[in-house]
This record gives sequence, structure tokens and C-alpha cells, in this order.
Amino acid sequence: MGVRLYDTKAREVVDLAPRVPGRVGIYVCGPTVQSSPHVGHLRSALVYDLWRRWLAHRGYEVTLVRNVTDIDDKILVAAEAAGDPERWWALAYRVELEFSRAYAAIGILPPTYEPRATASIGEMLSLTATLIERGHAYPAADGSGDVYFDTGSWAPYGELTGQRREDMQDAEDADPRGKRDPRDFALWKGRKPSEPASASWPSPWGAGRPGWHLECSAMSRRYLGGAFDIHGGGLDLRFPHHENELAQSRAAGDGFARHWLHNGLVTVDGQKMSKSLGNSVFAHDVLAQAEPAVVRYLLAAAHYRSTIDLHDGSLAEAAAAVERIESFLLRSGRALAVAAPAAPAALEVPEVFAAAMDDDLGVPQALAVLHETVRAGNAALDAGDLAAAARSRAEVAAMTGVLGLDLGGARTDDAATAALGVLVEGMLERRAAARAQQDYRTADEVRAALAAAGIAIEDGPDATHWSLS
RNA sequence: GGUGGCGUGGCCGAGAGGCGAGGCAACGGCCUGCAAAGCCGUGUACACCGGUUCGAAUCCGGUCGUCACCUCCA
Repeated sequence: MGVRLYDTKAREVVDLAPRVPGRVGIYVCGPTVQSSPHVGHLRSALVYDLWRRWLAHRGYEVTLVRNVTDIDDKILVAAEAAGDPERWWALAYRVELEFSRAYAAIGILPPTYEPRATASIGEMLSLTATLIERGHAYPAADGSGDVYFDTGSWAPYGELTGQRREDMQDAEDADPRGKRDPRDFALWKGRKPSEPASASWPSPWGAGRPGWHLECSAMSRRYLGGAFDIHGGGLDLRFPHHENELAQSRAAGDGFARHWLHNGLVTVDGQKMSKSLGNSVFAHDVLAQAEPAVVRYLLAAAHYRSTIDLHDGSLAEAAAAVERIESFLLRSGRALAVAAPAAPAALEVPEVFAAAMDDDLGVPQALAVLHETVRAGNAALDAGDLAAAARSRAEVAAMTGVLGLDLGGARTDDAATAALGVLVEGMLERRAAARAQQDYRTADEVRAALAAAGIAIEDGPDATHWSLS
């Protein structure tokens, strides 16, 4: 069985059928770099990172394109608020770097390419011209320099989200400008006198800048072709963003995406994060509270299409699960280092794990397999079956590898850690001596002193191990 | 008004007609000087009401609750 995915346009799980066998082109809507990344942004990028890793594991050559929207109303507004409207590009770039750091922190691999909207203005202009030629777009009659997509001219409009044009509630757009119909949307926005000159580009319809939806059509076409395999993005982008992308690309004659993927949102205590509610949980907040692997686990553990609700204890639960896996890796590593059994078989992921991942990226079931393998490995260790333990360990490593869960590698080898090690080992020797003489009072005092310093110890059959808790 | 979700044991979270995923927490046991870690065991869970079926958490109809999108959002 091959890889299957829930196609939000088809509204069912379908077989992945790449246009070119063995190759998959994916376009994902990236962020508008207007303000710091929140966990929702992290989750979205993580979902496609997982898809990409799994497809690559399955032998596909994946081209993942995730754009950066670096010109937009909100960026201009943010720059204005920062008191330096001309330098909107500096703000956009600063925020973009923040996103990159946050992505990297939780092991999200850089996409194959990360195009910025401002670098594809030419493609957007030609796409706009094509749409006008074909009778699907019109320059506004009010002299604003705007160009709008004519939704009424495109019969399938609404096909992605199953809505009929007549049923759509009119946008209470504060500024209908030169639209013929409220449902029409801007391809090109004429420059307003109040806007910085640096935020506009020349066009046949006057100086201006691109509308939001246009960039994705232009960039996916430029890097993946007029027809490609998968288009992804957050569930909240389905309408109007993806609907409009689809309409303009198809109206321009492109086949566009074969499959649509949408990731679920992240809510906080049951509510969507939003600026107006002020309940956003930012990437830097969560990364300050937990190990990167814990954050990655938390955001990956639920199925990619379901909502993740953040609440008190979310991080602690994820941390407990991660520690369980991590401590098996540590424990088995110690046991196998002493008496290395026959080399484990190649790093293959268990079949049930693979089957779960194949089935619309069933990470939750895959994690169940991972945990079962950990349990079996621990049981093997308890029973002294090192060969079985080694096999489990290899499987666990393979699974965490595919999931991008970088565990056990956090051991820092700096001077401070080394010095701490010397001190702790000294104390443990003192404790061992006390225990040998059944002086448990002294032994427990040593343990308590270490615990007070945040160091946990475990007595093994031949040695005591310590770790920072 | 339109469109699409969701409601599973103390919590998180899968599943999608029959054999109780997995994690966390709790309780009992093994191990331990005591712990810790680990292992073994312990749960009459599927919003409500009808229906279909030998059998429904899963299918159908209805009710209630809840969330998202239709305005910028990953």
C-alpha cells in the first residue's frame, strides 16, 4: 500500500498519485512576516516537515516550497506603528529571521526553497495580464490602479470549499474601492499616496503592489510548474485565500494543485489564538519553557488535521512522554555499551509504524508503536535479553529519526558540565561507600543534597547514574 | 444566512460495525536498604434520543453543545 492522504478538495482519503512517478512537489503557504511566530505557525510548518520527511523516507524526491509573504498591508501597518514606514522591509526581514530560528529550534528542516513574494513581482504581473486577457480580471474603473479578479466570470468559484457564490455573505469590506462585486478580490493594489514609495512596483495599471492571493499562484507556478502535486496550508486559509488562488490559477489556464492538504489549528483553552484576544502563545514563550524535542512532540503528537488545544499541563505531558523514550535510549545505550551484542539489523522502522504513517500521516498510531517498542525494549533489558533490547533500540532510533525527534543528543560537553560531572561522581562514590557499610543515613543525605541541586540519581545493578532533572 | 469540523474513561489522544491504540495520572504487585527508573496487573469510555443490524462508539434520522471559515490569520 502506498501513501494515502486526506484531500480537502476531494473530501476523502485518496492515494497519493504524483504527476511524475517518484517525485512530489509541495507548495505550502508560509507566514506573513509581520510579527513574532506563535505555536500555530510552528505547528503548520511542522506538519509539512513531517509529510516531507515521511515521503522522503518512502523514497520520493520531494520539492518543498514554502513562501514568505514579505509585502502586505499588515507589514506596512506594523512598520508604521514602529515609526519607520519606509523600512517595512527591515521589519519583514527581522521577523523572517525569527521564524527561521524558531523552525530550526524544533528541527523543522529548511524547505527546498523559500521564495519571498517581493522577488516574484514580474510573474505576478504577467499572471494578472493573462487574467485580464482571458476576461477574468479587470482594472478598477475608479482610477485607483487596482486590478480585481472577476469572481462572477469563473463558474467554478467556490469549488474548493463547497460554497456557492450566491450564498456567500458579502464581505463587509471597509473599502470596496473599485470592485464590481463585493466578492471580487484584488490581484493588484494601486499605490495610495500615504504608502511608502519603496512598497510599490511599476505595472501597466500604475504603481502598486500585489494582492495577497496572487503571490502563491505566481510562485507555485514559477518553482513547481503550472500543475503540481500538493498544496498545503492552515485550515483557516481555505477560504478565501486558497479558494482565490485556485480560481485565479485555473482561470489563467494552470492545472494547479492535484491534492490539497490542510492542517488543524492550535487553540488556547479552547479558543483560537488571535491578536484581539491577546491569547497568542509565542514560539519563544514555549521554547523558554521546554526542550525543543518536547515542543516538537507536543505539536506532532495529535493527528495533523485535528485541533491542538493548549492548556496547563500540555507541555508537562509531552515532556513525560519524551522522557520515557529518552530514558530508554539512555538506559539501553549504557547496557549495550558494556556488552555489545551482534550488530542490530539495519535501521528499519517497524511495519505497523510505516503503515500508520502511510495512512494519511497517522502520527498518533505511529507514536503508539514507538511507545510499545520502548516498553518491549525495557522489558528485554529487565530480562537481560540484550539482543532483543538492541533490536528495540535500533527501531526506536529509526522511528524517532523519521519523526525528526532529536533525543539524547542534548548532552553538552562544555567545561561546566565536565566539572559538574567530577563533583557528582565524587559524591556518588561517597554514597556508594556509605551504602556498602549500610550507613543509609549518609547515603540518603547525599541523595537529598543532589536532589536539592536538581540532580536525580538511579541505582543500577552495578552503578549509579545521575541526570539533571 | 451559507460552508466545514468536533463531542471517547480523571486528563491528553487514536480508532470507525464484533476482539478495549498509546501516553499521562491513580491504585496493587515485582525489583530496591529506602527510593528512582523499569516491568507486570487494575477501567464495565465513546454528548443525548430514536432507528438499521445477530451485534453500533463506529451506519441512518433527529436533538443538544461546541469550534472554525464566510474580514487579516498557520
